[in-house]
Amino acid sequence: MAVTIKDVAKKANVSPSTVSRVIANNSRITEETKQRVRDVMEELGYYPNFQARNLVSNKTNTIGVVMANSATLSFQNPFFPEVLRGISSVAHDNQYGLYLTTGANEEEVYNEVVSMVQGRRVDGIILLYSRQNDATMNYLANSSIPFTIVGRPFENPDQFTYVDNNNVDNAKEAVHYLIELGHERIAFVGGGLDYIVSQDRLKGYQQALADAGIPFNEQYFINEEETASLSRDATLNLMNMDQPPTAIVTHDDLVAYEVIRYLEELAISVPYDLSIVSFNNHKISEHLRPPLTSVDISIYDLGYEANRLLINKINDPDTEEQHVIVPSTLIKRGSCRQLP
Amino acid sequence: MAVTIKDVAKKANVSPSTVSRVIANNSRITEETKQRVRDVMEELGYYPNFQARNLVSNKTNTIGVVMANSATLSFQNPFFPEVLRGISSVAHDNQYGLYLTTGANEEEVYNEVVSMVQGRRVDGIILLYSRQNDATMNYLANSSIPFTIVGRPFENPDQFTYVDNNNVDNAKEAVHYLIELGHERIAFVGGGLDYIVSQDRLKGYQQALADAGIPFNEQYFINEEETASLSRDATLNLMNMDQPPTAIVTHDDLVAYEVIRYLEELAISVPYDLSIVSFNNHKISEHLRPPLTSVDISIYDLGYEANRLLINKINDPDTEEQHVIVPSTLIKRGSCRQLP
DNA sequence: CTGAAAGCGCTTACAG
DNA sequence: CTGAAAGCGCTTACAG
Repeated sequence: MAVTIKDVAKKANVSPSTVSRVIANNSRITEETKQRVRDVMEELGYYPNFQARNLVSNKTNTIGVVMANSATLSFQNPFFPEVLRGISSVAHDNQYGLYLTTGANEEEVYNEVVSMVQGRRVDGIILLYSRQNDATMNYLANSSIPFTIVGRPFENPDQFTYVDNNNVDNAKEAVHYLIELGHERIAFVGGGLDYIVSQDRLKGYQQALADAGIPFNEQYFINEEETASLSRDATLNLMNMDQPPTAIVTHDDLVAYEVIRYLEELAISVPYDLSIVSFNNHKISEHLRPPLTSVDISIYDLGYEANRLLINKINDPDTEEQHVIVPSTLIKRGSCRQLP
Repeated sequence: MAVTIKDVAKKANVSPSTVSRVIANNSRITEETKQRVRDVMEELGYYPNFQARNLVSNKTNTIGVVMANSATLSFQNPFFPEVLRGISSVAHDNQYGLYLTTGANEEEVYNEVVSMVQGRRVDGIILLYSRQNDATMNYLANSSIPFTIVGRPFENPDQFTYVDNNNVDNAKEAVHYLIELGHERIAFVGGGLDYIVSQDRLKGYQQALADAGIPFNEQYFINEEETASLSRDATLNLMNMDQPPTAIVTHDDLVAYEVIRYLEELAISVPYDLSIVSFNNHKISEHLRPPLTSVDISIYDLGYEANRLLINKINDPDTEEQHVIVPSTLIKRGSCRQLP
């Protein structure tokens, strides 16, 4: 059996209560006693049993991290490790552990979240996505567990603590940039419209067009679902139009490079024949051909801030809901061209 | 307060013991009683408290996943999410949760692992790397907790349960392929030599050269540490040699594309002036220019098998140590050229 | 400043 | 087939 508090107590000639207080570094214990107990803990190789401690303190020092689902988006994309790195850093500094959902679809994730909340497995939750009519999020909103969202909630934002980019402005800036370069026929390949981030970017796209007096052409708008193979057909259809676009905005660098590849099959070259602006600025994108013009959304910071806000909330449940907007930057590289 | 087993017991007119047995689906309880208790559980929204259950059963149903460290390798690379996806799938099927280390360096990770093992936070551990003289691994080897390694252990492989590719053969095949294409001056840009995977690939590289009667030229061998900026200097030095290589083997697709980028600065074009074979076959590599010839190491399967073996070991601690070699495939694309 | 006691929410021999 | 009791390893009022 493992060394328990009792073993330490016996050997140090104190009561278990005292050992417990030494662990908690309670100020009412003499430095002398503390030292003696600590020596014994060291000698016996004592480590506190988390299960026991958690049970009585009703605290787990664990953060639950909820991904959309392991089968698709979250895992195919460098977004996930990078946001996790930000979360991880704050967790470690505050002595929290990380517990991940493993569900492969929406329903599995929902069940896991309910069970980890009700079963007191975690002290708080970070939801790595924001989606419309999401059962998991509705459950969390009605529970009393602290949670933060990476992404703007669909409604009642004042009632949630969340971290987000300004996706409307980001998309607007990207499209403005293309318009400045002389483009008017600008297509938009966005993610699934149940995600708020996709809705926001679509809105920014439309606003930028409106600002420039360019009518919104529905045929230029492609709502990419999570299937990986759609962008090929989408690309081909787009370029086969009577008035094909001269520029495309894509919602992720990986998608952009796929599109570029399909364009190549049509002998359309980026940036000479067509310009591309993307989102997420993956690390490798600066090294690839063409180097991608992409909006850097500070993924690490999204994770970092989400966990910082969450731990604040755990420590002080009465704190009001906070929103942090993480800055974004349009990184201009070689995938866009000024039209003559 | 949350609903406990006592609340359910009272309402269902049974003892807490009975409720506990219903949860465990103990066969000694009448179907009738079970149904009644279950109805009450549903009605009250009962969920078992994991902390309490874990404490008494000395089981957590949680797997600890240990990364090299969050600051470098593990997180910059698509390897991590993909191996996690494999782990996750098995975890979910077996009702296990996933607990991640958050340490940013070797020492932090070591302390976390000791604390999560001694503190009974996990039932078993997956070590996502294999390194020479690794304190964490030595600790695990001397503890009694079940663990599996992704990667071949440095010594006494029979005493460990692990999953690996045949990295010696993989490298040999990659180099053979280049030799077949007529290359003789073949450079090797490998990862840090404390990692067993790097050692194995170096060995395969050397064997392939030896098989073909090509002497090993130490200047063609670059041992890339984890700093991201090395490959630039490495590339430049390599190409400034009197006899620059005509082909390069790199240990990861991302590194390959960085190298390609630096070659471009020297007006050296792949595959026309220089051929490249890489490892890991990232999803996007088939779409990029040049499409990369790369060894697919079945990352998902590495994670899947590692967790499968681990859970076997947890369920049956006396099972003997097992080794699974996951198949690899050299995917030939456009980054290599036959020499005249 | 320290200890004895109660209790966190479960499980599991032991009785009956 | 079901219950009363003990106990998992801690923490924390309550005494002294």
